[in-house]
Amino acid sequence: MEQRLVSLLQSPLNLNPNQLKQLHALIITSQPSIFPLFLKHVSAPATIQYARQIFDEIPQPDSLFCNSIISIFSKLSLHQEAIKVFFSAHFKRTKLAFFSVPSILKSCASLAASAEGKQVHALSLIRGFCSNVYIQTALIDFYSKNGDMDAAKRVFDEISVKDPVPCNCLISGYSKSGNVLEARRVFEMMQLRTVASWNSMISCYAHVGDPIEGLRLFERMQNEKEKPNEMTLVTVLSICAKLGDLRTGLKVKEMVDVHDLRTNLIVRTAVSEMYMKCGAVDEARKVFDEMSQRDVIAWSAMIAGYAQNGRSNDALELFEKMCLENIEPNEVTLASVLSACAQLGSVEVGEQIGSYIEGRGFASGVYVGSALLDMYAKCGNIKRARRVFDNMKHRDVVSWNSMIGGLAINGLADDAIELYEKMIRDQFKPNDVTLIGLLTACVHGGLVEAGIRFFDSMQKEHNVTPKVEHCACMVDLYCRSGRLEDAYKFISKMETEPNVVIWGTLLSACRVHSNIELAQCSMEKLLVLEPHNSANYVLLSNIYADAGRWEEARKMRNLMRKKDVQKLAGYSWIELEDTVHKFLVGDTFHPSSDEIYDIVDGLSLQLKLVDKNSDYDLELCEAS
DNA sequence: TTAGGGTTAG
Repeated sequence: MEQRLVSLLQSPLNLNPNQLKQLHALIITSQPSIFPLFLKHVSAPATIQYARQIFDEIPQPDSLFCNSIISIFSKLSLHQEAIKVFFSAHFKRTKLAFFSVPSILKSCASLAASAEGKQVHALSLIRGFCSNVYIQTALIDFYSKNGDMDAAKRVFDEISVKDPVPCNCLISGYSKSGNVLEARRVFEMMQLRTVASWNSMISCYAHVGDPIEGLRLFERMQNEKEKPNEMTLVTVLSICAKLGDLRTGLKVKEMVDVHDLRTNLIVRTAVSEMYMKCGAVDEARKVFDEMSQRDVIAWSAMIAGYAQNGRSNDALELFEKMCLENIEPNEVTLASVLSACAQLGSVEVGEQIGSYIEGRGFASGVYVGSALLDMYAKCGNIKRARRVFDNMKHRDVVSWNSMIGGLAINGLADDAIELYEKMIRDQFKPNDVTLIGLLTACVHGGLVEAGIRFFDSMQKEHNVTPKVEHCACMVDLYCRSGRLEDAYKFISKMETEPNVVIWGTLLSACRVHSNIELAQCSMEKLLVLEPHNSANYVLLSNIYADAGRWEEARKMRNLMRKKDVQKLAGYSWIELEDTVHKFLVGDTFHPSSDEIYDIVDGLSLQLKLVDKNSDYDLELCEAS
């Protein structure tokens, strides 16, 4: 009987839970001495929970059994379970086994279980395991993932012979904590580098905001005859995407083809992404369409690319296709879809997707929440935007910016300012985008003094350097309230070079406020900056005409002709049930022209009657 | 030990 059982247990068994129980009972009742042999079978991934039950019942399990349970839990990413078993074994006075240490440290690293990991380190020291490179490497990894690079470095310094693996581990730790200098120091010190060393170092530069240095390193890697693998190429492709460097991107794509990595899903996604970010949207789509399999990341990347390139309709179409193929969208997908909806400003589509997202409870995350409230605000539903904002569990600077900007573009200047003040009280640091929203609010509300105050506080109080966009807001602010001289003074004192937006703003304000002198001055600049924009010539010509200075108006028209500037017609268009209707000012070609004008007249009458704020419920603004 | 996708403004 014993012999038969032993030989049975020595062969590979694939037992279902019932058979397992029967065998277990048989062994316990007839041959308890061969129980350890049985444990070997029970601690397999498929039967790990059963092993766990047995483990709980044994007063002092042997360390081999403990080790296999821990390593299986760890491999299955059931880190919490692995840690529980480890400490439970410790309290049952089972001695820590050498081979358990890397697994348990991996679990502690994954969960950022700092205290537990340190205890494992202490136990390893007591058992004298810490002079082993395997365990030292696991410790470096653990401390790195916990963000304690000093501890990681201390362990590293203890290693006598520096194999590539612990070095790579340390590089990747420095890389994740953004310490590119230390990472590079370790990298340069290595006698023998592996592909992983290069990859970690290159991706470090990619993430730390120095992609150019990443490319240089990639070049050096080739000079030193180190063969890149798919991870290298993916990283370098993402650098090219970031830089919008199509030339290098295409070279890397060639390497993908040469190394026959075309079928790798991640590589293909990276190639498609590279095209996308370099503006080659249709090439990206081609790569995407030719992929034999696509995961949610591939779909999301493509949808995001469409949204970022202003091709909202394509983004939404692709999203629909994705749903039809039963790929479950995640937060990343939805954030991009919302951005596409926001660009369209279509209330109908927006409400539909918005309800879908809120219904599934996706609205409280930072990315989706911000994108959702931005979309509602852009579609004019400011109440719903505010509700999303108030219900968000966590907010970051983008959430605040989206809400402040949303209130601003909906004409609710006071609410925008109030929210900004709350943002400051809540200790959030505003950035340049926040100030754009805030200044926009002042422009829409005609709040000149407030705008000046906020502009002055940018650098002084928040250490945000005004960009040309902020200056454009200020110029707009002065201009709209008729303070053209102040606008001009402001422009003269600007630290950045004024651009066409700024001079253009001043020029159009000059028509409204009949200021010929400043108009001429703006035009002088605009003739240099954008000599082919017909709008400027027409504007100045009209300013002269308004003042009865016909001769100069005519000269302007002649200058336009001389420079061969074409006047572009400003068409408006609207899409209704797959048909695009195009209109020119005053045109009467549309078959329903009369009705259309009736409705337009009605609308403008209504707009004049409606008080700008009456539709907004102020109670909702009470910050949560 | 190393790899791909996201929100705001202009």
